Amino acid sequence: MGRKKVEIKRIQEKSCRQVAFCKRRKGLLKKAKEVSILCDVDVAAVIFSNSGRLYQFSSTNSLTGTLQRYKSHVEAEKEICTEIQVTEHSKYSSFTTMGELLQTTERELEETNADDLTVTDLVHLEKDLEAALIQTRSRKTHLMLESVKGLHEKEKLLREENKLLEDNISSIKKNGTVNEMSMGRQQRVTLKFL
Amino acid sequence: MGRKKVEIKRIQEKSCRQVAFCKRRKGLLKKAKEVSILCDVDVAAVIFSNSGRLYQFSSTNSLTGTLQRYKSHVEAEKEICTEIQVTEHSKYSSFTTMGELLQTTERELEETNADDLTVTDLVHLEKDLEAALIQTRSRKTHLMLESVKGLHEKEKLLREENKLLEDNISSIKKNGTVNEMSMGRQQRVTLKFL
DNA sequence: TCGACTATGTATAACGC
DNA sequence: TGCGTTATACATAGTCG
Repeated sequence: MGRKKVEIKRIQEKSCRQVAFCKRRKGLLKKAKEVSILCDVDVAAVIFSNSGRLYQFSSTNSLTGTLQRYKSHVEAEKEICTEIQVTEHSKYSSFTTMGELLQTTERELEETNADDLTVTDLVHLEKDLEAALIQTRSRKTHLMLESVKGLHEKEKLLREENKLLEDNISSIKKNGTVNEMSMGRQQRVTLKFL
Repeated sequence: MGRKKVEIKRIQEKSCRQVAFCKRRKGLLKKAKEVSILCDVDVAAVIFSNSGRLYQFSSTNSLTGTLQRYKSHVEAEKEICTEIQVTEHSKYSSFTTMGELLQTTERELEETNADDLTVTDLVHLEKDLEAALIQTRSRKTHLMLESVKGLHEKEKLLREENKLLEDNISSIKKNGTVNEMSMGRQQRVTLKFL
């Protein structure tokens, strides 16, 4: 549907792929919405960009009736959301602990027969998981912010050192001699963060 | 896309609706597949006909486990429930932007007492908010990681430049002259990232 | 990188069996 | 009811700014 017929295979050029993704994603979600309205059916679509962003459409227009179906439907969807979140985060190699945490949780949930869990049990479990999640997330953000802060500091010092070295060279060019005082200062800066 | 422009609203004529569903369903799943291949992203789409049948597409790229699980869950559900449900449209199902969603949410939570929002409304609202939260969080992590990556790159270049400046000074000290070639190199590095 | 444009390929509404 | 055909609306690939 464009100037040229396109073969359906991965677009090699990254920028083209990105543009196509933007357009087609929009188109897909629009179509999903149209079908759901025109034909009065239940449609859900989720798309993950490989930069980790989530796009979705969902028409939940035919729930109700039996409470059971309603519940299981919502739970299924919730499950997806949770797992998606986990998968996204565990993509990044430096946060393997989070993946491990979730693996353990998943195992535990699988070992338990769903029927044996009462609502009360599940409420407790949910609370525990939420607490663990919040803690993990908080720690992650903290570490990342620390990292960024440290890197900014490093950058500042390196620029400072650079400036001094350049001044040094300038003065050498002008005077024809090495300015020892300036060198001394520059070396103190270097030692400070290495 | 046919002989006539169609307004996007429920098709009244049942047979027309059925035909449209058949065609558009096929089209939607095809498009979903195309996006996933062309743009190399993860896509999942599920459609329930209102006669209880399930149609779906899923590209199991890095979400294999999740989608597999989703599939089986939904299929199990399908077996149990073949009943058709009464239509009940969610106020919250089609927000185009998160801002819109949040504004509406705030307004409604402020001006209503709990009695005006049904459980169904709240479940939908919860779902939409969760999706927005996940997206925001994912974006945050992505941006932070990008930032860290950029800073590491900067650091590397600054160190490189520094090294060259130091070499330059060393050679000046040794030879008593400015090494022009070395200066040239150093300046190229500087330009590269400023 | 981003949006707007436009030529062109696709999807599909209506129709006919 | 479902499939094939056709005319038309729509989506979008390539392009320009």
